[in-house]
Amino acid sequence: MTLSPNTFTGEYSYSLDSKGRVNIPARYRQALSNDNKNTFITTRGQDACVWVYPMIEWKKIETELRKLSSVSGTHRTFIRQISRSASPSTYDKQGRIKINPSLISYAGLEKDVLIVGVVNKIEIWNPEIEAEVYKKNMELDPNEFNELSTKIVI
Amino acid sequence: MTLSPNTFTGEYSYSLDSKGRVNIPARYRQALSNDNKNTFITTRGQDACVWVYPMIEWKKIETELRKLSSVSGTHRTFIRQISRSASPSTYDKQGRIKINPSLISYAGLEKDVLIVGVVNKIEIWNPEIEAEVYKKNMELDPNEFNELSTKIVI
DNA sequence: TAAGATAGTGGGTAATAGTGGGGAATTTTC
DNA sequence: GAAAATTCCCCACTATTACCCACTATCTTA
Repeated sequence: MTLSPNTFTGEYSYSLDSKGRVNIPARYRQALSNDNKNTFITTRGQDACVWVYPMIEWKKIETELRKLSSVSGTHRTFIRQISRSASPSTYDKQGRIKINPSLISYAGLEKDVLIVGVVNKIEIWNPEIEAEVYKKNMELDPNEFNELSTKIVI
Repeated sequence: MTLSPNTFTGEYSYSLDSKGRVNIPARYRQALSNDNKNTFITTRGQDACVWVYPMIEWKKIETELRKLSSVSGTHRTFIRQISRSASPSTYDKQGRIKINPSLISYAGLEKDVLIVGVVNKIEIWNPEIEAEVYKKNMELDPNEFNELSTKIVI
């Protein structure tokens, strides 16, 4: 059962093969709306991971990019960083997309990868790095977390 | 007899089978409104238990998460932690949903489980753990309940 | 209280999903 | 223009999942 279109939740342990391919979980592919034409955009995450956007979600970001003059310098840098390394990838009959060598090294990916659905996009992690990042973040902002929880989780 | 739709009360002792399935009590299934399409979302509880939301209740959370910006590191971590453990499950002809292995280990579930209706969602507990948590909470916060009485009348 | 209906539990099987690798087509390089 | 390298598409194997059927216990009703 799929929830809203182009929305991804849950996590999976998959593998990156010798040709630089990873499977996109079947559930995520089923959640894709048709206008995505089976295509994702891979790019650098803000954390040490690969971000994978459905094509039409990415297009929204491009639209944001065009409005750049009105937003802050931080936002410009943010969007530029993820935009410059973005490249499209259509999945094959087995449901796999190709990850660029440069993204693989940026995210430190090895054979075992962790795939995490973060609502509007998908993240691909080296599981060890993710665990470290998680630990560090929890130490930094425990209060902000609690605050967000009380507002959002029902 | 059902009260309000998507509202769950009462507790049940059920079992988790070797395939990771638990039955959702018939009364709870009957309380589900049709737009849930027989689907629940399982996720990590704030306590050591599994939270089970009717699909439409979860969508409210999802909508809130979409409003958070990926520019903020804390927000990213928050979204990731909520989203990663959430996965939809439509119940089968026998009324059972599937619980992920990671959730089973998080909540320490074994064969006998305690199912508790907590108004807008359902909790699945290892009965022993629930008893401990209950005991500890009563010892720690005897006044907490008094405070609540100023907020809610029963 | 007996009989039918409903609810919960267990397990088998067909279908689907994930992984690895071969070979044709295309692009790049010398 | 030919050889090398890369990319893309397809096939095959294996593991997992989801669906279905059957049995037992409990509840309901006559």
